[in-house]
Order: sequence, then C-alpha cells, then structure tokens
Amino acid sequence: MPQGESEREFLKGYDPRAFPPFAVTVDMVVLTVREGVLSVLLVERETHPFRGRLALPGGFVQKDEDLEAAAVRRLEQETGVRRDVAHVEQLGAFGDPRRDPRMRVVSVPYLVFAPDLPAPTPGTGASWVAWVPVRAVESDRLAFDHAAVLAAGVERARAKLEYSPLATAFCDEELTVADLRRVYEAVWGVPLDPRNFHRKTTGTPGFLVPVGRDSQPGPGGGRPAALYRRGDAQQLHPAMLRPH
Amino acid sequence: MPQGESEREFLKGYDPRAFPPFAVTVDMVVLTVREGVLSVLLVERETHPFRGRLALPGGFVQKDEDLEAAAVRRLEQETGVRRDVAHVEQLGAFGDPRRDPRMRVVSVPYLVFAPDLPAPTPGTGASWVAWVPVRAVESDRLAFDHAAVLAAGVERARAKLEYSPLATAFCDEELTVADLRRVYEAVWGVPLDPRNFHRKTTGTPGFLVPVGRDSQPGPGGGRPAALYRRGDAQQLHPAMLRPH
DNA sequence: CGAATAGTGTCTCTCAGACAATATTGC
DNA sequence: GCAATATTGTCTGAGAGACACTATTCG
Repeated sequence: MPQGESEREFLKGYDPRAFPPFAVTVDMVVLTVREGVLSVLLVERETHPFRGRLALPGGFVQKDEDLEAAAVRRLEQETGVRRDVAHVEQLGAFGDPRRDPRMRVVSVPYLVFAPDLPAPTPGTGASWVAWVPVRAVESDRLAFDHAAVLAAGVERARAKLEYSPLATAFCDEELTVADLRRVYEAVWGVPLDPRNFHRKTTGTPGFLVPVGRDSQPGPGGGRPAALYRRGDAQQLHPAMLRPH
Repeated sequence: MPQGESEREFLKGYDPRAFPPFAVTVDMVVLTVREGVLSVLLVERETHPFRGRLALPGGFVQKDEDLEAAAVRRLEQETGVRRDVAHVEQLGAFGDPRRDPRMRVVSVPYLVFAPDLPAPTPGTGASWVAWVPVRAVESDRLAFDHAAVLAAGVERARAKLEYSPLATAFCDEELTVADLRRVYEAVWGVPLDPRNFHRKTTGTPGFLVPVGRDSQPGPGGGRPAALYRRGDAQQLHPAMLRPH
C-alpha cells in the first residue's frame, strides 16, 4: 500500500467531526439484604449538577482506566465495599444525550451484590452515604437517570437469582439455607416455602457445599442449621424459578 | 445558596482533568439464519485502523444522537437492514483502554436478530459486506475486540431463545413451526425433536398464533405446515430449555 | 412442655424427552 | 405406493408446589 494513501486514510480517522467528545462515567448499583430488606447504597451529591440530591455512587472514568477497574476503585473509595467480598457485573450503557446537563456523558453502570456490611463511610464527592431500602427509594428524586439504572439493576438481580448461584454473594462466607432463603425472599419480594426451598437448594449440584458444622440458633430457640459454603457451579441446574 | 458558591461548584464540574475525552461508537452484531446456518453480518474496513480487516458494522455516535438511534441509523445505512423487521437490543459496553489504537474509545454494541434478507449492499465506511456463518468466522482476524463482542452476542442470543419468544424475529411475519425449529437448531447448534418441539411451541401461551392457512410444501413433498404469526408474549412460560 | 426453627418424606401435577402412529403432500 | 414432512398421542422420569411429620434447640 502506498505510504501516502495509508497516511491519508489514517488521518481521515482523525477528522474531529467524526469524534464528538464524550465523557464516560461508571455508576454502581450496590445491593445488599439487611434485616430481610433489599437495599441499595445511595450517596448525597455534594457537587453540581444535582447537588444535594440522592444518587448512585460513581464517577468519571480516567484516561487509561478500564471500565470495571474504575467501578471497583469508586466502590472501594466512595463506599468502603471491598471487591473481594462482592459480585460485580456490568449492567449496560446509558447514553441519552440529555442525561447530564453539563455535557454529553455515557454512563456504564455496574451491578454489585454485597453481603450485609457495617454502614459505609462517605468518601470523595459524597457528603452522605447510606443503605436505603429499594422499596423506599423515591425514584423522582434521584439524580440523572439513576431511577432507570436502579430499576434495571433490580430487575437484573431478580433474574440472576433464578439461573445463577449469585444469591450467595449477598451472604457471608458461611451461610445457612435460611440465610439464602431470606435473600431470595427479599430480592423477589415473595415468601418461599422453607421446606421446598431447602430441598431445591441442597439438591442442586454445585450450589451449596456443607461445612460439617451447625450455626448457633437465634434467640427464642430453634434447631441449629447446618452451615454451607458456595459451591463451584456457575449456573444452576435445575434453576430456581420465581413463582409466577 | 450563594451565587458565588454555586458557580464555583458548577465550574468545578468542568475541571478538564475530571473529564478525560472519550469517543463512543456503536457496533452491531447482526445475526440471521440462512439455509439453517447462524450467520453474522461483517464488513471489510476501508479506513484505518484495521483497514482491510473484517469487522462488525458500526461507527461513531454523533453529538446529540441517542445510542440506540445511532445503532439503528448505522444498521440501515451501512447494511440495508430495516429496523422494523428486526429485533434490536443493547449488548453492553466494551471499554478496554487499548481496544482502539487511535484514542480512548468505548463501544456500545447492539445485538440484532434479522430474518433472512437479500445480500446487503456496502455503505459508508465499508467496501464489502456479507453474511458469514458464525462457525466460519476467524476470530483472530476480526478488527478491534470484535471477536469478544461477537462471542458475547452469540451467547446472549442462545440464552434469549430460552426465555423469550424472540426466535420469531429471525423468521418472516408468517412462519411455520419448522421455520422456528430451524432457528433454534441453528442458534443452539443442536438437533431438536420435531415432534416435541411442535408440542412445546404450540402449547406455550402467547408464543405462536395460528393464521388459519397452510404453507406450500417444499420440493419433494411433505404435508403442508400450518402458518403462524408471533404472539404477544414477552416471556415464555414454560421456557424452551436448551438440552444440557 | 410449648414455641420456634431445621430438615425429611409424600403426594400430585406439569413438563421434558423418547418414540409410535397417523395425516397430507410430491413423485 | 413411497419418500418426505407435519401433527397427534402415549409413556416415563424429573422436578415444582402443597403440606404432614420428625428433629433439635430455647425458655
């Protein structure tokens, strides 16, 4: 190929009209189950735009930073949730031209399943951070398009619990069948039969591995429950289907 | 709030270090089933980078253009596939810092299910466009990270066919049960029992609606098949599960 | 002992997979 | 008739939901 043509073609790639400038942010939908209630981590914005409004934690992706690395960095910095105790997956891309009043921004939200952790401490860019029950979130008051992002995250979480063993990501390393059942009940918002749930979860290969010890009974008594760890299955066969 | 503080906070939002410049592209994983083979639409790039290499069709998102609108525009311009005959859904975001040698680019790929259409005509930015059987794609030779994007699209398609009625998006408006079965067989890559398949698809509410007419038998004879249209179900109950 | 929670067993119904049998076409 | 395709029916086994019953703790 002649050098001139190659160079011309290459420069053609740099036509500034072809590369409208965008900013890229990551936002996190961090979900947990606290006291039987599905909750999401929200921050209060301390800068414009939407100063003082509740929002999902997040921020701008840096020049040479991988998207997921940016999400994990923000997660640890801004909320104190450590990556190794949580499940992190990409939720998609939100890029409506008017979603940020400053400029054109595409947000790549990440969905995080975290065990019940101590209240996080506010970090950079947020003056306040807390777990808020998902059902108590006032969607109209969230910054940007975060109501839609949150809704997508919750729906993804509900679907994921059917076909993947990720419900265990909401629990501590050692868990009981009842712990797991409370996760399903909180995320799906429906009561489940403890007996059928026990049979299904312990009967699905690779879901739960018995530790060989029992948990301490709660106050008021009750038989101690066997402790389990996560198995190595990536998919559940058979699946845990939502009642329809 | 005092004007000065508000303005300072607002300007703070414009700190150039906080907004590293990105370009955003959309790429399309356009799938169809031709002669019983799952195929993807590929173009030959006529500009740098990766000039002469095969790639997914796509391009830069314009300043005030919605992501999905950009994808649909490119789809129609570059490949001749019309939006109203296809299913379009977002596939995620790919943003590795080194995925484009020119600059930092985040790509938002869209997955498209199209019926078997006449060979498309090359459009802007491509000197060649064709349907390529997915199994014949040489992954190493695709531009950018399009091998990973294609793999994600194919896997998403396989999963979608289980729980959604979208297999019909690969067929014409009027279809037979055998048409639909050939879609499942091509996408999943496994043969299915025609008798059980017939019972399941016609028995799942909202999947197929009988038209009341029969199709013409193919060459070599055979009983004419009843014609159906898509039903209005959004999810399949019960699902069409892949053999495992 | 009674209340509470954990775990097992049993029954019924749906559905998936295997495959026999029948129906309707072209040749 | 014969090959090819469509459609219905029948059987078996897995699994889901309902729920009786047993097991083990606290008070």
